[in-house]
Amino acid sequence: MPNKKNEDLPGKTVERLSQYRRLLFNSLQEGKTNIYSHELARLMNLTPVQVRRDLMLIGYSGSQSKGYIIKDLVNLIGKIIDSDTGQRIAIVGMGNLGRAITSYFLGKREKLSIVAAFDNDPQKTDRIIAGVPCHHINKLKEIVPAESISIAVLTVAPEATYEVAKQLLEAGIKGILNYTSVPLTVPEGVHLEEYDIITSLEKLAFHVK
Amino acid sequence: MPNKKNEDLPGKTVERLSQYRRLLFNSLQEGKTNIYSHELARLMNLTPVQVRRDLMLIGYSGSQSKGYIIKDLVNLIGKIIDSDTGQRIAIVGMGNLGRAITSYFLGKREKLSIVAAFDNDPQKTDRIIAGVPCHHINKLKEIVPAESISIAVLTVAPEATYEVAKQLLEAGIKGILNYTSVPLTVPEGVHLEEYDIITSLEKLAFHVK
DNA sequence: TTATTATTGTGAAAAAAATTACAACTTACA
DNA sequence: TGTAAGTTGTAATTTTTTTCACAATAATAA
Ligand SMILES: NC(=O)c1ccc[n+]([C@@H]2O[C@H](COP(=O)([O-])OP(=O)(O)OC[C@H]3O[C@@H](n4cnc5c(N)ncnc54)[C@H](O)[C@@H]3O)[C@@H](O)[C@H]2O)c1
Ligand SMILES: NC(=O)c1ccc[n+]([C@@H]2O[C@H](COP(=O)([O-])OP(=O)(O)OC[C@H]3O[C@@H](n4cnc5c(N)ncnc54)[C@H](O)[C@@H]3O)[C@@H](O)[C@H]2O)c1
Repeated sequence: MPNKKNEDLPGKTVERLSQYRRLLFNSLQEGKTNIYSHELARLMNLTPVQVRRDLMLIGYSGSQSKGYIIKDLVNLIGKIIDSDTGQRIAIVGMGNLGRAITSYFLGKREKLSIVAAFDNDPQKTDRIIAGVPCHHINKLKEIVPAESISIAVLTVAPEATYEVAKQLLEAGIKGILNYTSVPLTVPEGVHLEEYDIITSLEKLAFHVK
Repeated sequence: MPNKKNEDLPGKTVERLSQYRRLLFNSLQEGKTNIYSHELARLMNLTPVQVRRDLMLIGYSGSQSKGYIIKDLVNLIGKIIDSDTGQRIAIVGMGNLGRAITSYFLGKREKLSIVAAFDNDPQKTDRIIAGVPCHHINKLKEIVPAESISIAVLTVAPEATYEVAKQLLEAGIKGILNYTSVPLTVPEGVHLEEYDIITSLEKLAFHVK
């Protein structure tokens, strides 16, 4: 098997693969079938060499005349970053942000699906919101394993973060994407990703200054 | 003047400074006055050396006995990443995401303020939403210079992205934080930051797999 | 046929970022 | 007093990421 080990792909490359695929989808829909490294680079705001290097790392080869075949490349990226069986996601905290994320994400990825939401507000529970069934938070430990949910997006009120994260870990969650701006630590084997718009804005403001 | 040149701070350090400050605020509110590098490191999920290294780069010194004085450190970080005069921000596209961001951000930072929003839906314009006046998009070119807005957060519908970005650039914007997942390119001198939750989720999914 | 141009793939170098190793200091207390 | 424990600051090293430089190949046109 001539495939590269995917585990040792540089972290940055993994991030970019996701973005390549998004842009390649667009190009496909515009009717393009092939793309050159410099075209993809321009869309991504990076250099053609970096594109070629990333594709080299995943073992994909293009041709000097036609560049890369978009469909093949999309498929290969899928093989690498998607799991075969697909992964199931829960939104925890169905407020403004939770709803915005859910309706944005809906149906965008074949192998990733938001299958449940949780909240503690009775107004929001036991009904379908933004296309996803919203359960009471006290059913979390039951539903997460039952629905084979491996990833949680955390968008609860800040003061609930710690308690809810604890429950998620006890329920056997494998990855948490934390938007609450309350710092978390997770045990070995669980993956954590955090994002705060204020960090992005302050970084931007620093450079604009 | 013994101050370090701020321009040559590593990009990653700038990002972390913003996060340090957020966590230090929390600690202050809990009544702490001093903090050790290993405590801050734990909150940030990184190593104590890296914390010390970052603080070294901004020229801050602690003491072996008490660690760092939180108040002083917060002030120094402010001196470095905030602009003296403050910077003014517009939200462009007051939908789910625009509102979520606006209400989250409100009043969180002294030197960064969201002073205007824009939309093209008459239901949303000429009134105050989430504490911010929302104008019709066709007033953008007039209001951006009049209000000295230097940074825009782009949360319009995807199909409007390109046109709206063009108007922002013509209005003299200096930084764009783009959430639309439609790729943008900006001229020299304008700063661009992009974020897509799907990239975060796919990265997480890859590691969880 | 033979230059010319445009492209990919990749080794090697450079740059950026993180980690290691440890000197220097401070406090506590035996 | 002396020593053990705990801390900061930083030089040196290692690791990761990006960029440079160029060989190899294909298409095109003189
Ligand atoms: N990282 C970012 O860039 C960013 C941006 C906006 C908001 N936020 C944060 O995201 C979170 C959500 O923001 P929002 O604007 O949607 O707020 P929101 O108040 O609209 O939503 C919070 C939701 O959490 C629910 N909740 C509260 N306690 C709960 C509990 N114990 N168990 C289950 N659900 C519970 C509430 O019922 C509500 O539906 C907040 O913590 C906010 O600070 C982060
Ligand atoms: N990056 C991410 O993680 C992420 C997450 C969620 C949504 N999104 C994207 O962010 C954007 C907003 O998402 P949303 O859920 O708030 O959608 P939404 O439909 O609720 O909001 C879009 C807003 O843009 C306004 N708009 C449309 N055309 C406009 C124009 N020409 N000028 C001014 N305003 C205009 C609409 O009136 C609406 O208020 C979308 O592009 C969506 O794809 C990105």
